[in-house]
Amino acid sequence: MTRQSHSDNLQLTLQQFNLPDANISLWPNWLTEPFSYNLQQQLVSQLSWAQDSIIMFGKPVKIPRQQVWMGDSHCRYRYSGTTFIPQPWHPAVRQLADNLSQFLQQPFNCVLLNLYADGQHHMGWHADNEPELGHDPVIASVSLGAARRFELKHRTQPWQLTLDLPSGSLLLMIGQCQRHWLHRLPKQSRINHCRLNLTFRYIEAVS
DNA sequence: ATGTATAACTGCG
DNA sequence: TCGCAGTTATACA
Repeated sequence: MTRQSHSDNLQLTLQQFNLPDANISLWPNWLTEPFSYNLQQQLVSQLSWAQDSIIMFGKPVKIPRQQVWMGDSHCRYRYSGTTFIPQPWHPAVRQLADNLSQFLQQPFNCVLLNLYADGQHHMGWHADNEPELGHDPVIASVSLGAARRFELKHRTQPWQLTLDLPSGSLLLMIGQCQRHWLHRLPKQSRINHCRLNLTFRYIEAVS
């Protein structure tokens, strides 16, 4: 088993944040540290990481992180004018997706993997609101490696929430989170090792 | 058609 | 070190 359970004599704790228009859950120790470390090493070395460019205010800009888009073959993913075709499942990632689906009773058939080499790598304010994800998508985010700060802010109200995402943690965003809130992974200059994040999603196959 | 938002950067305080 | 303003042309509602 990859997940911690009572038999491991370690608590599987859950923190819940019932925000207006959003529901956030955090399991800080969803994976054991040895498992997280091994998985990170494996994925960093075995996947074809790319630092893609997006069109931002009319100009191509390299994103400040490396990415892999992975999942079932119908899961095309579009943002900023580019369509990404999924890479086939890596066995360890598929296993993780299956475990998550069972744990959360929720299907996942694709995942965006982001690799942040150090604290200079980051992601700006955004929502996971691509049309292919549906109206109120369930986003499950697994973190491996360096603990990073994660911030949420409401789109129209002065409400904000800051979380710490340690290695092996699972973050779940459900409800109207993507419609009414933005989130980001800010720069943290003092962090000098890498974090790998996997955000699992579900994209319906259309006829 | 027309309006709106933009997963990024830099330069300034 | 951090937050804010400006950027700019494309996409899509």
